[in-house]
Amino acid sequence: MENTTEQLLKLLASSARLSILEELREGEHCVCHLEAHLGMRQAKISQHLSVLRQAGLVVDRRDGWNVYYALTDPRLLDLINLARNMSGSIKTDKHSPEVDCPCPHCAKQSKQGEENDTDQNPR
Amino acid sequence: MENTTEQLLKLLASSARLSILEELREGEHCVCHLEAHLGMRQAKISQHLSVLRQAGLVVDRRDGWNVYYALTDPRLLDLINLARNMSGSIKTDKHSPEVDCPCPHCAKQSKQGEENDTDQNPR
DNA sequence: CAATCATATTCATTCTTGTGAATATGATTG
DNA sequence: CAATCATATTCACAAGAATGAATATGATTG
Repeated sequence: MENTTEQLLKLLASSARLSILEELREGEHCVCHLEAHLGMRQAKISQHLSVLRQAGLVVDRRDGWNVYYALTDPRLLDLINLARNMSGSIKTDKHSPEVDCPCPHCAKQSKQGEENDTDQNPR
Repeated sequence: MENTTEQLLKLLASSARLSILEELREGEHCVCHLEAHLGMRQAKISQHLSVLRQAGLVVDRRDGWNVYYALTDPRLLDLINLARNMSGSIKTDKHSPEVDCPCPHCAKQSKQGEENDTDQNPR
């Protein structure tokens, strides 16, 4: 008790959660989007989102079938950026390989028709 | 591999290490100083310093009996401050209760003669 | 309401980390 | 060189976190 700073940093000290949070940089995304773009299993993503949600770092919004997640505090990105800079590797962008996500939000953007391989990190 | 940002955040995600790093805010301190001021056991402090040293976050300098540690990158404090602010509890100062440390550096400062209770967190 | 979809939860297991206890090291002093 | 001091290391263990597998939930469609 008392040291919430430790808790916050613990939440960020995970490459899985870092990538999720950074994927939400530009705005909300559904779980299937994260699944497709980050190449992580659905359960894994959902578990991490659950943790982040309970900590109040993200909020969820249901829209039909999809649940969209968004950052609650933009300073999170400042924190992450600072950490990235300090750790020497300023990979500001990276991520987001050529995959597409079936959700309505993304449908318009990625229409170059690649095959849909959901599970990039199997077994 | 590759995600050094995660490593950096993992290093910071520890209340013990956070307090050590923040104690070094104003400049170098010896292990016995940290021991006295943070109320942590010597071995524990040394173990954490070892980790921080290997990661390059602190440097050590031997001077006679004492080994003095200092931060290598002041941005660490920015990062920690940002995290502290975000986590709601802006305890900028706190720490440093009325204890004194026998090392030459501190000898001059704390001379109000309190009893020297080194082990505040026994057993 | 049955089927289907996106997402969430539970469980079990493995991996990692923090810590105390004990002991080692290496500099310093007489 | 023996004693003493500050600090470091090793070991063992307990507690926690991450993950896959399986399954549950709850909205949607026909």
